[in-house]
Amino acid sequence: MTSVSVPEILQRFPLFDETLAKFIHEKGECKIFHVGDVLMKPGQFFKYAMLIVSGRVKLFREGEDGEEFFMYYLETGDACALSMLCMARNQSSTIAAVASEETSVIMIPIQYMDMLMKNHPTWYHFVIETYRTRFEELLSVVDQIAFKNMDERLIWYLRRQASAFGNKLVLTHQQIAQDLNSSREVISRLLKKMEANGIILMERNTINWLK
Amino acid sequence: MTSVSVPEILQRFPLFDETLAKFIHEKGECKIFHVGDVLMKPGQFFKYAMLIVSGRVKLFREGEDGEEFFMYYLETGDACALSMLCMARNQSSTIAAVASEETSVIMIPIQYMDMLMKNHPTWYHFVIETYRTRFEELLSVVDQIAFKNMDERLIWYLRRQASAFGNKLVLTHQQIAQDLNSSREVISRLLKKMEANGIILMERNTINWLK
DNA sequence: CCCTATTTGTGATATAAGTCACTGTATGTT
DNA sequence: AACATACAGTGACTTATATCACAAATAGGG
Repeated sequence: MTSVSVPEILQRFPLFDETLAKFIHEKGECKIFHVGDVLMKPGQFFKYAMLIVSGRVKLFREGEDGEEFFMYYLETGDACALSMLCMARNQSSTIAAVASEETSVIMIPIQYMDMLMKNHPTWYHFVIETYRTRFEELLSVVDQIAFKNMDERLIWYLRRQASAFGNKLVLTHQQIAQDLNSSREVISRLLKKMEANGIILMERNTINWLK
Repeated sequence: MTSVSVPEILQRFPLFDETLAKFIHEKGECKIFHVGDVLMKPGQFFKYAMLIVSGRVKLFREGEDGEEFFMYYLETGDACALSMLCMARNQSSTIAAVASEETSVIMIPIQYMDMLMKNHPTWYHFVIETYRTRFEELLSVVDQIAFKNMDERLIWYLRRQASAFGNKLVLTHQQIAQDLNSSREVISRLLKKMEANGIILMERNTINWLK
């Protein structure tokens, strides 16, 4: 079981103070996930709070018959809000998390949560900030699906992908359709329009975001 | 400026301890909102954390050109998660809250938040629980609009209304359409099907939820 | 280089939902 | 009773999206 060094913890999580970093260094287990590895899946109980040291994790909701719906990415310095709301709770449908890059994660056993909150103000601020960020992100997701058509949602989606992975997006139309819970043909047609409008440039397996 | 008594605070918010209740009794301002009064609106800054002592508040998202989208109700014992994530933050589009009954609210000035979190474990547990609940509620909302058709969403909506207000729902089709960001005709037609299926019984201005 | 699997393009059609235009039906007011 | 107003019902039509059935293009392995 490797462990992340105190300086690296402080670098990745600037809100933490030294004693907190030391504690996490001591008690946190570091785990590496490879592309496609599952960090969480619906119906699972939490045993750890998860902090992302490096890499990227894709969070998505699963529908009753296997549909998917992309929500957001967690990246360096983020934490999984749900893993912190842990408290067991076994909801039939919850969230799935899959590594979309090689990702290293600090796993802090649940049993320390209350103590951390009580004794480490910087931890508590970090947790609050985590909730706030995720909450706002979720609200944006609601806005998109409640008020926007697929063309606008697609643009929003690609913009977010580009800000995570850069302007050269390695994605098939099929994958995009899956993330938006739409169908490939619809996405293909909308992409063609976007290309005609000079927003993107398509190649096989990749979309170049021009903007 | 009236104030809520310590026993009543303890009764409405069972997670609180006595000293916390006393503090809130001292520093919290009690305010009454009448039906239709606006508690929060998009673009507004927060000066208080809001605790619902009695009544009911409707939270909804507003679209760019005035569309609405119902999210959830806050009722006795709930708190407004957003008012607690306050931290200023002026997002262009945020959430709106309107009293749907006569509602009494304890308003706790922001300046006490950090102290409460640090010194009152029962407050901190309450806040975490508030986040968790709202987060899950939001996830359910996402599920509905991401994966379900209007007929299923309508049923879900009516079920939630019924569990808040009882089985006799005083609602026009127009209001429902607004909450679901749909149109009256669509809702009317779906309701007729539901009535044919024996799920509801319609009268003018009211829908009787049979179940 | 050929073969195959994957990805993408495209027309035809189906379905859900939104819009328009109008009618009918209660309800309350003067 | 006559009227105005809000609410509800309904057919015709439009639009967005989904689905189906292919064809074409591309990449990679043997």
